[in-house]
Amino acid sequence: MVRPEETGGGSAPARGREATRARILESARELFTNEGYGAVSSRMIAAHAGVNVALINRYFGAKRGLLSEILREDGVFPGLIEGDPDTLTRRLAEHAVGRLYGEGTALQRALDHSSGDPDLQAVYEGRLKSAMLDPLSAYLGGDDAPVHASLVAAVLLGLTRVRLIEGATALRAYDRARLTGRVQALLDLCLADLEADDG
Amino acid sequence: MVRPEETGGGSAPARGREATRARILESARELFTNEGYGAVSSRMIAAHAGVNVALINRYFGAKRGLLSEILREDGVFPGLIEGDPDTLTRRLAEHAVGRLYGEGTALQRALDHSSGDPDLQAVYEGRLKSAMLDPLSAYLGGDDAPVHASLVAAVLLGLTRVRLIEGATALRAYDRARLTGRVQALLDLCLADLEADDG
DNA sequence: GGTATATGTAAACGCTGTTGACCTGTCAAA
DNA sequence: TTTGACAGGTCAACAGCGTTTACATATACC
Repeated sequence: MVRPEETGGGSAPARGREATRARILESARELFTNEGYGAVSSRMIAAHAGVNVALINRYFGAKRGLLSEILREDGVFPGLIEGDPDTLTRRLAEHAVGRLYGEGTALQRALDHSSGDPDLQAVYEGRLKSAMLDPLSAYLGGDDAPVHASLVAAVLLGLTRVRLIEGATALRAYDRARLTGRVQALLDLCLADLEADDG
Repeated sequence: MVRPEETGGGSAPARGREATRARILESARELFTNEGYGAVSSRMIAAHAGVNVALINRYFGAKRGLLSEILREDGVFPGLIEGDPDTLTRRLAEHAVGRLYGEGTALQRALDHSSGDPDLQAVYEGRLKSAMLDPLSAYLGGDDAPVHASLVAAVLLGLTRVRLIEGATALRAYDRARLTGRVQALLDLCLADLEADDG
């Protein structure tokens, strides 16, 4: 099976499943990165890729499928969980605070900015558990690990949410190092075993 | 100026600016409560109110205006901030945990469930600061009050977010009283002055 | 060569929020 | 009483969305 996409060196866009799929995916990634998710329509992606609109649904099921595929390839969450357990909360705190300052990949920033979209929420919903809660829970271990992981996720997601909603001006006006310290303290408390008061 | 809306006792829906406005608003509130925001279209609201679609935009500017008006009337956040300062975090924690268990008004629950919608986010964006961050900040007092308020907001919003995204099954499987205690501890830490390590 | 099968295209579907042109009933002034 | 103004309401359309269906075409195999 010789695919034609490697035979033609002409100016016409390559045909063939893989080439077309890749072209759509690349266009979507670029547009999502520059414009956000909700601001980019299926037709815009198709036009940018030089491809018919229907092919998006043919190859990715729906616009949402494009997003899902991109996040699958790039990974929703960077590999913060692996590493020295003693500095886990430090790493998470630094990452979360960094996000407040607009750090992270361009795609991450773009998606943070349009994270209100129901599609995005649905895709995250499918990935957060498998990409964050479960690994974190397994990493922590113990009976209360799922609770600890959920609380950590709550703090991290909440910081993103505050940034989304009010720009986190108050937090960014604070000293960054101290803010990081405070967040880390919160995360440590999320992970603490509080059996003392219950016995 | 005798308005006709109080003269007719017949079966025809009352006309007149105020009556129509109220009917649209009431229909929107009911539908939003039962179906969520995104699932309800302008035409559905108009049909339910027995009114032409165009009147929604005439009286409320846009669909978003309806939501904004409803939230303005009902108040986005209940009066949790007022009261004994010593039990503030307790009240907030109980409220937040209660939300995890599906408590709160029907409208609150419905809007929580469709909080991904960009319209909803925009309206919240306009209200969160004035209805939560600013009062809380003023209530707390002190130089770091804005930071404390933002952190509190982050924890509260994060819990909502976790519930949205994974149903908060892990948190609800935990003992409710202990969960409330943990959340309160987090909130207390948000409000704590951590000047010790800095001098 | 003939034919099945992938690949791409064009046009529509049903829906959305929103708007502009048009009626219509009521009220005030002439 | 006639006229005009105007608020209130209706209708049909607009432009856009994501998605789908029917069709054309190019490729690969027998």
